[in-house]
Amino acid sequence: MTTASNTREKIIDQAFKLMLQRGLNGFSYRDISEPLGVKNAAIHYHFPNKMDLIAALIDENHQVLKKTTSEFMAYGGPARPQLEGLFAFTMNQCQCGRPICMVGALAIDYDDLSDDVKDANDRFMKDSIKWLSKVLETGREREEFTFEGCAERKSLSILATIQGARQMARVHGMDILESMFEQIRTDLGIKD
Amino acid sequence: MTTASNTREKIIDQAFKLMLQRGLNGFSYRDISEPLGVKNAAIHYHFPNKMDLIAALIDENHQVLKKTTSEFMAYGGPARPQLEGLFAFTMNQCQCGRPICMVGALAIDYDDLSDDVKDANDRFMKDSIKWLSKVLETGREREEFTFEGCAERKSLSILATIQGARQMARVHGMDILESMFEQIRTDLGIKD
DNA sequence: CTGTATACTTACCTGCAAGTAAGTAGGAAA
DNA sequence: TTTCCTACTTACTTGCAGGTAAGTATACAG
Repeated sequence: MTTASNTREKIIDQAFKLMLQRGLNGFSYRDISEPLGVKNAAIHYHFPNKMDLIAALIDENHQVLKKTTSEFMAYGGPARPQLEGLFAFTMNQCQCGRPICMVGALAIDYDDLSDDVKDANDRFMKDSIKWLSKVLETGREREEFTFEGCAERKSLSILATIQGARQMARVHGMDILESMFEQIRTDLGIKD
Repeated sequence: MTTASNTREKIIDQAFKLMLQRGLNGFSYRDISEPLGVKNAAIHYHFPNKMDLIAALIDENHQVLKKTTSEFMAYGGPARPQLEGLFAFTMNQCQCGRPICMVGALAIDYDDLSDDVKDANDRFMKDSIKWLSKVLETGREREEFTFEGCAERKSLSILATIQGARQMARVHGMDILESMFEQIRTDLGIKD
């Protein structure tokens, strides 16, 4: 079959959504297979066990963000649009039914994760921190942002804030997300 | 039996720990009953179903934090020790095998929650925000802290940061927690 | 037109999760 | 001393979870 029966991609899409809505232990194979009109065994065919699936989801997540951040990067020099790109990406994810982020979803089930998955997650976080650190550093040099201390630490704290905010938004509504972005801007000395 | 067979409290203790390690869907009745040397049905006796248990856990969490914050309050005027109390409390929780916070644990399983549990969680968050807002406002008036914008928004962002940081700490080790506290201090203009 | 690889389905298995109903041990009250 | 209440245990039930083995439809290669 060279026919593009994109079942694999559909499974990843559906599982990705479920993962970011309910976490690793919050969904089952049935929750994936039923809406897709396939059988559970079809999932096992593509991903022998659940950890294989999760590993694929982390890769997917990594690639999506990489693609998106490379779009921010295309803006060129200014740091501000890149930061705004991160906010927009976050907001967009939440609006697309992905209220929590991958790192947050995995943190809770951390003990269950295979080493492969842990490593993939770790790489993803390191990549994110690296990217944001650079944005912040650039922004400070260009005098777009003002903040005290080390850029890496600051970037970690911003990522932590966004991660926490996404979870809080679930309880308090999405409005607080924009409010948190505004606070991050304020803390970076951005006035507009 | 007036004898203090504190099974109920033991169940809450164990479930509380499990909840903050693995989340709502990450532990079973067996994980509670086995280490306690009782049967699953003993849990059902005290908490007819899982939501009743969870509701009790939120109450427990609320009371623990209330007790702890009232101890901070006893410091009297200065805001700084109260903020430090929050940091110490967080650090202590993590060191006692409770890596993630209740709000974070529930956010992932939010769709599963009963209305009662959602309400309890909501009250808890509102209480926390109220307390921290007051601390921040006091601190700003006393010129212990400097920050721009509304105290409530700032308090929300600090709570979000701590929540996110606890989850990240799971991946990157507990050291980043102290580092995040330091960043929060820096962002509040605290130098020492 | 035969063989082989891909992408599944059918039909199963094991195990555990939550939950229930009925029984029981041991005070406390009458 | 019986009776009742509390705090359980024993012995189930139902249902779904993840996972497997064997069969099948289709395409393409030679």
